[in-house]
Amino acid sequence: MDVEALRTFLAVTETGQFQAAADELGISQQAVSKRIAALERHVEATLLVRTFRGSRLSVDGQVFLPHAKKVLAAIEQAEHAVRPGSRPLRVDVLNRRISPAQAVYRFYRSHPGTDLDAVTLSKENAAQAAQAVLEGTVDASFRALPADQVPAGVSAERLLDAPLELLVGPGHALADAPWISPSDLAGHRIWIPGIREGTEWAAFYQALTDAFGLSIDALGPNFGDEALMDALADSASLATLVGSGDRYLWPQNHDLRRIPLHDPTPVYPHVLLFRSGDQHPVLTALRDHLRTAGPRIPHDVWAPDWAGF
Amino acid sequence: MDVEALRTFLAVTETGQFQAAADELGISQQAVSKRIAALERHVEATLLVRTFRGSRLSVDGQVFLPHAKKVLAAIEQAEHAVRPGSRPLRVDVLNRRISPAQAVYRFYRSHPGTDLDAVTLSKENAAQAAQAVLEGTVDASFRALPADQVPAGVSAERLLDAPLELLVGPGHALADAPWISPSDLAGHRIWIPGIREGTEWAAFYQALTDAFGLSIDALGPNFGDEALMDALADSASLATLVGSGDRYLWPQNHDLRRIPLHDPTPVYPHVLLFRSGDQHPVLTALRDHLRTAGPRIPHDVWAPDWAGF
DNA sequence: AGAAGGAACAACTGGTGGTTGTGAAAGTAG
DNA sequence: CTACTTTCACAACCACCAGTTGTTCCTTCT
Repeated sequence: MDVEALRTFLAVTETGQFQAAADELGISQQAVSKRIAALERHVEATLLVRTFRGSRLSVDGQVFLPHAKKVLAAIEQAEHAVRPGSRPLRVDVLNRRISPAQAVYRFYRSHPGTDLDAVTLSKENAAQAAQAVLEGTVDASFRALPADQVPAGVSAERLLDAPLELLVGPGHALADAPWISPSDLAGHRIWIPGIREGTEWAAFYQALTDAFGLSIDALGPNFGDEALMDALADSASLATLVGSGDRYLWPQNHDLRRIPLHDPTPVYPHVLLFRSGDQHPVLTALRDHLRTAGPRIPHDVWAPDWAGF
Repeated sequence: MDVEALRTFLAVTETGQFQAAADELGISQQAVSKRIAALERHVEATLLVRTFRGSRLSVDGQVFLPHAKKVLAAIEQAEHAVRPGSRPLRVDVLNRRISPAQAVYRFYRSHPGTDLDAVTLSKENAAQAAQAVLEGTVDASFRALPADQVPAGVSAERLLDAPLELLVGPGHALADAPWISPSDLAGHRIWIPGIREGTEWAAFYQALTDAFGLSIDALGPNFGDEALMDALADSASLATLVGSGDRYLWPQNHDLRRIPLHDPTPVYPHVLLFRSGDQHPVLTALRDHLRTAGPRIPHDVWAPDWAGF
C-alpha cells in the first residue's frame, strides 16, 4: 500500500480525471495511470470506472474513499505529533499509573480536541527532567523538586497534592481501620521497593520517615507491581504506601485494602515544571484546570519542608 | 512517509533491536537501519535512541508510536473494506438523504462495531440494482420493486414504509393545516423534479396520481434540492412530496412546512433486495432490526398495488 | 587487551517509478 | 461516415533509490 498512490487516488476522485490529477500532483498522466493501476492491483478491486469523459468512483471506490482519507489524515496527524515547532503539548507524567497521569487524562477528557501527549521520560531524577524541560524535549513535567533546585529558565508550580494511602492485605493488623494517622505506623513494616538512592522519591520518603519516626524499607529490587501485590495479599505485617489517585490493576481476588491517612494527611507534592514564560495555550489551560479542578485536600496536610508553601 | 518504514519502526520497538526486526521482516539489518534513518529524516525527529544493547524509544518515538500504529490500523481497515471475500456488508441506500440511509445509520449506531458500508449505486432502476445484488457488487439494496419483477436468486422483503409528507412554503394555502388527506391535493400543483421515465420513482408517483386523481408535475430538469427549496419558499401554489424520514438540509430561514398525509397515509414501500440464502450475520441483524425497530405505521396506509402485502 | 554484539557507513546492483511516445476506445462535429 | 477530440492504457527507456554484502566503529563484558 503506497501512500502516494492513495493521494493520487484522492486527487483523481476530486478532479474527476487522470490528467487533472496529474497536473495537480505535478507528474504525468501516465504516472497517475500507473499508480492507480498498482493500487487497484494491490487491493484487488476496481476503484475507478474509466469513461470517455474521465473517471467515476466504482462501488468499491466509494467504500474505499473514506478509508483512504482516514489513512492520509492519520499520517498527517503522525507527522504533526513530532513536527518541531507547532506540535501538541507534551507532558511528562512520570508513570502512567499514578495521579499526574490520571489528572492529565481527566483534563484531556474534559477538553475535547486538545492536542496533548502524555509521555514518560526515562530520566531518573528531577534535575534531569528539569533539563529536559529547558531543552524542549518535553513541555512540562510532574516532579517533586525543592523550590531552590529549580534551574533558571524553568518555572515550578505545585499543582497536585496526592494524599497517601496505606495498602495492605486482608490479614494485616490495620486492614479494617477506617483511617489511620501516620504516627500509628511507627513500628509497622512498610515496604516500597525499587526506590533508588538520589531520586526524588527517595527524598520524599526520607522526609516522611524522619517526620513520623517510621521505618520504611525502601531498598531491595523491584520485581514489579504484581509481585508486590502478591506479597501484600499474603502478609499480615507487610504494607506499602500509594497515592490515592493511583491506578494499580491488581487482580481483584487479592482483596487488598486502601486505608486513608489523616491527622495529618501526608501528601506527595507533584510540582509541574515548565519553561518560564511558555505561553502554549494548552499548558495554560492545563494549569488552570489543575488549580481549580484538583482534588479537595484536607486542611492538615503534611508535605516535606522543601516542597514550599 | 513510507508505510514499510512505519512497519519497520514498529518491529524495532517490539523487538528492541535492529537485527531482530530485520529477521522478522526478512531483510538485512542495514536495510532496517536505512529505513529508520529515512523515517527519522522525514519527520525531522529522532525516534529511537541507539544503545549498545539495541534501541529504545526516544520521547519523540514514544509520541510517534501510537500514531504509527493508528496509520497501520487504518491501512489494514482500508484493505479489509474492499477485500473480496470477508468484507463488510455493503448496502445500497439509494440516496444519503432519504429514509433507508437514515434507517441504516440508526442500525449502525445501535450496533457498535458492526462492519457495514452504505453506498449509493449509480444505477437508475430497480432491475439494474437487483442485477448488482445478484452479482455481489452490493449485498443489499433498498428499492421499490414489484414482487413479480424480482429476478431468481434475489429475495425481496418490504421492510421500510416511509409515510409521505407535503412540503410547502409559508405562503401556501395548506401551510397551516395540521394534516391533510391525499384527495385534498387534487387540483393543487405538485412538483417533483428530476424523475426520469422508467425509474421506480416514476412508477410510484404514477400509481399515486392514478389512485387519488392528483396532477404531479414530474417532468423538467432537476436543478438540485436547493433550487427546489428556494422555489417552494417563494410560491403560494407550489408543493412537493417528501418521505417523513428524509433529511433535507435546507436553509433554516426558508420556513418550509411539513404537512403529514393521512386517511389514508400514502407510504413509499422500500423493499430490501438481497441474494437469496445470504447468511451474512450483519444482513440478518439489519433485517431483524428493521422488522422490529421500524417506525410505527398508521393503520390505513396506501401503497401501490404492485408493492405486495 | 581481546572478544562479542549492535548499529552505521561504503560500494554496488536490480527493480521500481518516473519519463516520452504511441495506441485504443468512445463520443462529437461536420 | 469520416475526421477530430478527449481520455486512459501500453511500451520502451532511464535514473534513482532500496536493497544487498563487506566493513568499520563503538561500547561493554570477560
